[in-house]
Parts: sequence; C-alpha cells; structure tokens
Amino acid sequence: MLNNSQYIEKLRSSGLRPTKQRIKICEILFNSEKTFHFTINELVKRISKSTNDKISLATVYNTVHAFKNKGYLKEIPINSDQSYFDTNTSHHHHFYDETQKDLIDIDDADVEPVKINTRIPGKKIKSVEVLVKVEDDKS
Amino acid sequence: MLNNSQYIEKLRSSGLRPTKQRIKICEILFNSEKTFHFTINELVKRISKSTNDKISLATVYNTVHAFKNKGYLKEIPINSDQSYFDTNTSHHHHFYDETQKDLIDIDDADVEPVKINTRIPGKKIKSVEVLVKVEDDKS
DNA sequence: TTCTACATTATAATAGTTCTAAACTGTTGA
DNA sequence: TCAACAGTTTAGAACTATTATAATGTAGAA
Repeated sequence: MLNNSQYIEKLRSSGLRPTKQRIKICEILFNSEKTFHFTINELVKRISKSTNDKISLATVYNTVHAFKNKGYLKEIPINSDQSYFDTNTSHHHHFYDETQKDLIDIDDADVEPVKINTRIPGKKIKSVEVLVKVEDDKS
Repeated sequence: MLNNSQYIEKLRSSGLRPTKQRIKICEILFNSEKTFHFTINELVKRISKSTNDKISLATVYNTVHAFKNKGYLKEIPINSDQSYFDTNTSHHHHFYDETQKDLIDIDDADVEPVKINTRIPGKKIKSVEVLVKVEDDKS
C-alpha cells in the first residue's frame, strides 16, 4: 500500500516518467492488500470504473509492458486468447481452473522445489513455472 | 509409424471420419520416428510441401483441435503470439528458449516429480506442466 | 520559460483464430 | 447399389488481441 508520492518515486527510480496515467495504473494494481491476476481487458474495466479520465488502450498496453519489463508484473504462461498478468512477482505457481477459466495462486510453500536435472549448453535458466490445470471433479 | 489403413482405423475408432485431409495430416504428424512441436503455420507449410492437394486453413485448425480433443496432440502452455502443439502426448515438460523462440523437450526422467501439497475442493488435477524459460548465458 | 525527449492518444494495421454457409463426401440402411 | 443424411471441407469474411503509426501533449532539465 503506497501513496502517490511513493509511486512517483518508484516510477522515477526505474526510469519511467511518473505520468498521471501510470500513477493511476499503479494505484489500481499495487494499492490492494492482495496480489491478483488480470487481463488487459479487465484492467481497462477497472480503470474506467475508478476514474473519469479515460486512459487509452494503447497506454494500458504500454504501461503493462513497461511494468512487466521492470519486474513489477509477471506474465503467466497459459494458453488463452488473451495474456494474463500477475501483480505477485514473487516465486510461485498457478492452478488454472479450466471450467471457470480462473487462475489461482499456489502458495510457494505448497510446491516442492522443481528439480531439472538437465541443462542446455550456453543457456541459463530464467524461470521455472508450473501450471496445474484442474477441472470439476465429477467422480 | 503407421500406414494409412491404420490411421483410418485410428480415426474411425475415435469417432472421426477418415477423410483424405485427416489421413494426410496424420501422416505428417504421426509418421515421424520422433515427436515434435509445431504451430499451425508450420503445419500448413509441411502440408503444402508434401502434397499437391491443398488443405484449407480452416480444416487444418479443425483437425488439430479434433486431434487435441482426442488426446493425439497436446497444446503447450506458453505465451506466444501463436499456439504450439506437441505430438508427444506422454508426460513431459519443456524448455522454452526465449532467444531463439524455440521449444525443447525435457525428458521426463530429468525432472523430479512435481509435488503439489494443496488441492482445490471439488476440482481434480488434469495436468501439471512445467515450463523452463532459458536465455543466452552471457556471463 | 523554453526545449527536448519521452508519453499518450486515436486510429489503422496486423495476425492468429473462429465463424459462416454452401458444396462435398463418408457411411448407413433400405 | 444407391439415396439420404450427417459430418466435413472450403473460401472468405469476421473477430479479437495486440502492435504500429504519427500527431499531439507533457515532465523535467537548463
């Protein structure tokens, strides 16, 4: 939970100009107690609910990508018609409920560390992501 | 490595009419010694190389989805501008080389079983997929 | 204040995928 | 065998998420 001046500092310190659009998006994404998942489309809806100053779609895309590049957001690898982002940038994994089309965090403590006993020469591991797909248990 | 009459049987037994388009796509996907990854776009190219009878793009999409639904193909969860499919439907995971935009199988023996110590009530686990993103090691 | 580089914006463009509806074809059963 | 039907293919249009464009606006430095 940060106030605007802290967002301004955060943006400035990472080389992003603290425009009012970016500050507004910071408020929406980072003011919550809880981290959450969203699509661009959902973010646009939240923005239009919380302000009268419309932010253009292009700016939302630009900002989300900028925040992702700075490490303030993570993109969640999932086959979907749209990209999912996560405000929780700490190491953790996800359930994907295929019935509800819903993403759920898996607490990192609930996943044993994934051991990959092979490497690709000349490449270093950037991330290890586990996606657990679930569906309604009708048994 | 199956011959056409075996593909016909395979298709029929899973409730898919063995049309010449589907048989041709079976040949391309399942005649290889090795399993492989592909995008729709790449599959279309392979088809046009191996036959003079053009298969329409819609049919390629339809067929790939039908095969996926029947469990003959797996879709690989990855953020990309296009969907990746895998002819290897056995349990295994992937490296994704972000520099080369290239998918590489991880032999299942090289990954310790992923233990998820939590469940979602009323849901059953359908799959557990690990994606290891790698990049050039410039260190 | 003025300048400049960076941001925002509306809109067009792009690309992957899905939809449509007409033509075609494998299969069934008389 | 062959008619009839349901499933399949097809070209092209439509759709949707995302990116590019280029003009306008603005934050920050001098």
